[in-house]
Amino acid sequence: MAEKQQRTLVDQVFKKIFDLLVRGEIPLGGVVNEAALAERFQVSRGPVREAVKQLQGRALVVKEPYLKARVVDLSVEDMIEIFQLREAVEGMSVRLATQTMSDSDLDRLLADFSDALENKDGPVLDVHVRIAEASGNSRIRSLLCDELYYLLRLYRARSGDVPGRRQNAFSEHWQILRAMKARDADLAESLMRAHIARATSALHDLLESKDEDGADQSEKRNAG
Amino acid sequence: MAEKQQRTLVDQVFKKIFDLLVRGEIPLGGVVNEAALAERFQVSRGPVREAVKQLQGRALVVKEPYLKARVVDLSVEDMIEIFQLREAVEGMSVRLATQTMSDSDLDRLLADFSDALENKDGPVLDVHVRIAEASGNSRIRSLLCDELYYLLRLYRARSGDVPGRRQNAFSEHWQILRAMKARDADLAESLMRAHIARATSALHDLLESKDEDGADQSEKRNAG
DNA sequence: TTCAACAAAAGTGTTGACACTTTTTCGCCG
DNA sequence: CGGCGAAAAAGTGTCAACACTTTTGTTGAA
Repeated sequence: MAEKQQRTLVDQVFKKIFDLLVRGEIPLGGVVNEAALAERFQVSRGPVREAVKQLQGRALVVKEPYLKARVVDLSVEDMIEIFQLREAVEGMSVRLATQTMSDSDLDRLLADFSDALENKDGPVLDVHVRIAEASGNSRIRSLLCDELYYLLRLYRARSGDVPGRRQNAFSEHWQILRAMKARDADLAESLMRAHIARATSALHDLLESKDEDGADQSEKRNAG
Repeated sequence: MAEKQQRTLVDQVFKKIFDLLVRGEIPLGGVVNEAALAERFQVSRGPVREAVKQLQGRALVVKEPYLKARVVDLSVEDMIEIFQLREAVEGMSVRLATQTMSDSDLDRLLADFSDALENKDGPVLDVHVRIAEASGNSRIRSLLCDELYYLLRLYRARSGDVPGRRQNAFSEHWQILRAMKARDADLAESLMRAHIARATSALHDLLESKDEDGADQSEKRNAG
């Protein structure tokens, strides 16, 4: 993804639809109507179809033949699955980065992190992205930054951050970076895994507290 | 994937093209020609286009706008990246399976494995698939069994198995299953990771031995 | 002979029309 | 009044034609 040249309609439409999802104009679980989107973007249905197919490939849209496509409705259970996967992959990501990053790159990362501490509106996930990019493994980077990151954004757009995580994140990130600086790959990996596992626990708690109130206010609108 | 109902042409075409790749009729790096495939399968180009787009989504086909689509040409470096990812994810997979599998399911897995030892033409990867399915995490299962598995098959179809691995695989699998039976998730995970890391090392060796012979016999044919 | 510009061919991107499936609507019968 | 079934509507799947881009091949001049 990233900075693809987008010379083709499909790519433009893909991005436009994705923005619609992130901005919540098509809500989670909402219907994705090809004809309506084609009309809206002033293109034919072909490119829209292919763009939706791509979104489907990224698991952002769910569909069966001849049935309306729907935006994925991420449950807390889904998020737990995603966080379990992230725990494993981000652990490997930081392990590889610790082993292969140059000293200068590492110093720059530490410096940038310190800078980010000043202007507090933190790009929390940026540390994870930087590490994934530094891992040198393009598939791990793509999985974390392209696939899972989008799902996280979609979930956060609706459900907000996992409660009470923002505060701890900084110190946990700092510990991870220190382990990297010490070239202790084992420690870096286990700190990262613990860091993500804590968020997973918070999700589990959320799940239990939600089991109690039986209220089920599901709200689905149309895309037209 | 698995047993999707395939009521639509796109799904049928997808499967047919994929078979072409696995059977090597379109070689790695070979050109994927929409019109030729449409002619071959007696359908129009639309479904072929979408099927190719899906293959692109699975990273089996690489393409840029207006340029011919090509089957991905997996280098040893690519395989190393994939195995690093697998190490992390299969580790988590076996950890989760160890924690959540019922005793009876675990016993059945052990029994099936013993049976497979008899008829020697081993489905080596089947143990991994069974564990992934038992992990209870659908995203991990899908990543391992749908995405990465296809890439492995494609690589093996051309390059054969990683040398000298077949023999050790059985005993390593057996150790993993024993750890699962003992409900030792930590041990199961580290055994699995070591199991896959060994294959990664073999790939690294392959890489070094290949650096010496500068012969570059690349062979690309057309799909028509 | 070599290189550049141009023309032809091949291949991908896009479109609008038509076919098929699913859903909704509406009238009929019980 | 309520449920059943047919007809209409809405939406997705497929197709063939056309537009655009890239590649290939040819010609002509330096």
